[in-house]
Amino acid sequence: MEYNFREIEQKWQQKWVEEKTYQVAEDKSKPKFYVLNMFPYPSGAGLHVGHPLGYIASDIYARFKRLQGYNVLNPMGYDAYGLPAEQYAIQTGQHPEKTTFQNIDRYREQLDKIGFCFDWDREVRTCAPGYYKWTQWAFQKMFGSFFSKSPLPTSPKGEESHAAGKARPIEELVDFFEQKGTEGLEDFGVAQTENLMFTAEEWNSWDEKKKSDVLMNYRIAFMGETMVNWCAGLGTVLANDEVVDGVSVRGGFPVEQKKMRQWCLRVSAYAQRLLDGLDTIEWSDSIKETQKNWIGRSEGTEVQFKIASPLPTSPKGEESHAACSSTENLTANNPDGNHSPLGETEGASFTIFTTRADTMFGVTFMVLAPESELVEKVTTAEQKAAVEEYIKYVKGRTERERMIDHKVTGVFSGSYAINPFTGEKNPIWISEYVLAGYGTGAIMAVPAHDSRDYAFAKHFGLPIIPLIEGADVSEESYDAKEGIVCNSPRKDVKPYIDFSLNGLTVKEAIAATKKYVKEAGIGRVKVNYRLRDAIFSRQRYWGEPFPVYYKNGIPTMIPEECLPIELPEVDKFLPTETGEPPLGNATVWAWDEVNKKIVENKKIDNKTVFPIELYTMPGFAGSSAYYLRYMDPHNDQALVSKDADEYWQNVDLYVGGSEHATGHLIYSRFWNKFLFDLGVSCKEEPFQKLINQGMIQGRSNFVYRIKDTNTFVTLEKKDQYDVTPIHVDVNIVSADVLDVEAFKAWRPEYNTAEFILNDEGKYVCGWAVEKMSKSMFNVVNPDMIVEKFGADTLRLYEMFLGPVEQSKPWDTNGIDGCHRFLKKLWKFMTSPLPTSPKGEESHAACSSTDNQTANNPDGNHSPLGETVGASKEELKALHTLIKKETADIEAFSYNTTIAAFMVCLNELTKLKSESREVKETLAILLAPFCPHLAEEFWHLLGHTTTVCDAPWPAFNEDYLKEDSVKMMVAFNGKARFPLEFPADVTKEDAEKAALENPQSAKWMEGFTVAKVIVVPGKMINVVLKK
RNA sequence: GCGCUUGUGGCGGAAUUGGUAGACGCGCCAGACUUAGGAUCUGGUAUCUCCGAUGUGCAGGUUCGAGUCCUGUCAGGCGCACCA
Repeated sequence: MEYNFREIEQKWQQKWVEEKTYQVAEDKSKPKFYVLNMFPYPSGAGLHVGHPLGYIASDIYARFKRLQGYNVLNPMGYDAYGLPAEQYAIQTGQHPEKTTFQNIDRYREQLDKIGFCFDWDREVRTCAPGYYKWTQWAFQKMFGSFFSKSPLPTSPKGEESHAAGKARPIEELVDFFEQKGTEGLEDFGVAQTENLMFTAEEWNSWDEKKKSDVLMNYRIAFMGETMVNWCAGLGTVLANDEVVDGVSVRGGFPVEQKKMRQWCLRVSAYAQRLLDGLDTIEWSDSIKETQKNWIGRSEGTEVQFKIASPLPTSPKGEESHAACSSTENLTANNPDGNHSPLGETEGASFTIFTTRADTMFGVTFMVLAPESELVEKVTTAEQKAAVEEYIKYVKGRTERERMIDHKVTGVFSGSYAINPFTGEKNPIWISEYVLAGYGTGAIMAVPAHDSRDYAFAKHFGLPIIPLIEGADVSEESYDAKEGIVCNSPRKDVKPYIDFSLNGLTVKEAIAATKKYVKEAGIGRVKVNYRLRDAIFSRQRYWGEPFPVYYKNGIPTMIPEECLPIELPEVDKFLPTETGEPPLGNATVWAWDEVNKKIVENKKIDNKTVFPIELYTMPGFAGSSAYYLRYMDPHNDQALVSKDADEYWQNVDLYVGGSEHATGHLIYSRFWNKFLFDLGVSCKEEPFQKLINQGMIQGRSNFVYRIKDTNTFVTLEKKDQYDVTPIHVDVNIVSADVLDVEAFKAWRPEYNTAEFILNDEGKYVCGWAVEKMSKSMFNVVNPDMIVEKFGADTLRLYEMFLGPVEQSKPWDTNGIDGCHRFLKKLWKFMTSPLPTSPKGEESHAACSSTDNQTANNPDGNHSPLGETVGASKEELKALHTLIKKETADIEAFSYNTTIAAFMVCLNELTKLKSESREVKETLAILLAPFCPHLAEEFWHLLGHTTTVCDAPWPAFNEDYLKEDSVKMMVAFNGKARFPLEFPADVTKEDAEKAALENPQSAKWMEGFTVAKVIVVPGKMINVVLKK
């Protein structure tokens, strides 16, 4: 009987569908386990061998957990909205839904061939109205919420407040404004875009529009005017993680900074909780570090500096310098001082953020970001032209240019700021090296201890004052945060204030300065985060529409009971002629407030019928809470029912690529924390354990064309010519040798090309390991492997390749080894062959063999030889595997599990094992890796139920116990020869035996024994001395 | 520049708390069976000056003993990158 994988796999895949083997329901009698894969974007290229790697790894774990008695949820779905389908639609006119569904069908077909235990009844598609209803719903909830560290006086009493703050209904904030305006609001740590100030009277006097605008400053989902990444090539804005090296990740179009009105999510409000949560989850250090980096918490100090020069509106520029001296009466301790030179009393100072408060005495200049609103205020008349020219230069530089060359540029504003610690007037410069979006958009420059300030000071000839004992700043700045502070204040200068940091360590000096700044009322301790609010709107068609209409300019939520608001039909997917997003092409896209339905645009009267939002949501919207939806995918009353959420809790094991570290994995954590605050999700972190599967790289092949000719040279000779490498399809190269005719057929433009072959008459290709992608022509399709070797071999091989988390090149060389193993296993499990002519009858034999014993090797063997009890050796081999596999699957060390399986099989084959116990156990142990074959074995052993529900074999230590142990005898740590001992040998006996052994004499000659170290069961090390 | 991570045969990779380095597989070599072999089976396979010595990127250290721990250093991969 041959191992006919095609027949077996087809049979079981069909059976699993028929018997709904993988359907799962809440079952309170069993512990739950939730396994999740990052759902795929169904691209037109289909799956390649890299995709299933993570799916197989999680499938094995899911099956293993099920065998251990868990109720396992292992769902799958599609991240179906996205740019490629839309770009394709623009080019071909095909509706993106059509191509998306085609791609989904293709994916499904490919996935089905690999034998995953997905519960397809729970499939979700982000583009399905029943799904995105809840995306829209969550957005509306965010719109209706604000975030504060502690409850407002207007919040309901007795609520449990999260240490780092939580989302609360916006109505609480409105009540607060009605009573107090913004007075005292800062005490509650309300997350906001800008620090607005208004009174209750002002608030109450404002109209709806104004109130709406003000509330946008606080809402978690809000409309904001922000600098966005505008991608003209795609006609849309992009999130930071969708832009790499100044170009779009999708399509590679240039991206520029532009100020636009966009929907945003106040992710920054959750910065601290996103950071804190990392300590509670089992993710790799590298992903946690990446997220910490992205969140970018930095604890520092905000310090106010007063501006010491007249405003540019002062009549004569010439006088501005003279004015400097007249401001010396403004001291740090005199906030009520006469501000007259500055015209207005407000705005006469500005705030900077620093983490190096200890360096206050080394400030020699100040720098503002070019985009800072302060620039206008501090620019003097005489510097106006220079500043304007500089701003123009900065605006002309793209994000990319700024990223690539960090050249030192800047311009003097003409104004000075008074250092509150030294009283010195520090010139205020404007430079692109200071970012508007971080801190306050203004810094104090300490060139001695900051390399960027140092470069700037050197370039513009500004003074550099070292503040740390022994720091040599003649060549470069001393950035380290360690050492003893000096020059603070300088000994030769009369102190300006009664404050000194000299002699303190940097750490102490920072603390002392913070204390002083607070007490003197010139600043405060501040924590800044790099994490920015997420831009949440896109000017595209193929995304979730916003459930928002514009009531006389006020963004208004469509009532919750009317959701979902379905994506309208359009006749083209491009922006309209007036530059509106594609939804501007829709003719039925207006909200009838009275009848609560979507109506034709022409009915818009701005009385009861209003225009609907034309933006759509970004890709991460639909992927942020999908894991909750899988728990209860058909519920149309709630995102997830309380029951389902409480049963499934959160994902126990999440498997996916590390490329989502700063995108999806931040957004979904944020989204889930918000839903947690709402009480929708009972767990604050969505993904308890995260495994990042490595990338399977492809082996790209190249041919070498001599430049400006139509001649190709083989690899060996390529260095003799000036050649251009050209990628070659992986399918027309075998063992590095190109099929020249196939190449010509593949690339007709080279039909007449000449190929210079090597001495053996072959064309040898060059190769490199690269990411698997269509454009490299190195994509290996899993279907081909399944066709040739079967899904079980593919599964086994992908796991045998190496640790799951490690990237590795795809190489088909080893696949034979895995296939061979399964064939050997087949032979072992199905031998001895049936004595009865018909295979069908063999099953009956199972029950009729009870009378046969282990001591009856001559017994009548039924197909799977279940007549014989297992011998001691067999049980030892088997239980070694049970132990190893159980521990290794838990540790995701699948490659070593497979190795152990191979060892066990070799052992059992040698022992000619025919025991039913052994074979049944092997079938179960095989089930996570090769489910088809395991089912077949299970079935051949006479079982009628699925192997998925078999009990995981219990490991019995007794079978591993040996009567004797082998111990290595070593001299000075060098192993020399092994000795056998009874298992219970004492240290003394072992030592004695080792020293007395004749072999030892050779090694001990000329030495005396200094001591002997006996490691029980392992080794006897004799330490020798001359 | 900062952070994370990885360096072991011809190749992919194994090595609980430090305790026989190279499991398992590929490849290669030899043999068996064959009309045949890209089938199957058996044996071998780190290196060298081969009764011995040397070997886990490199240089030190701790230890009776180091792939494993410590210090420094080099190289590759990934992430962040003017974040004050």
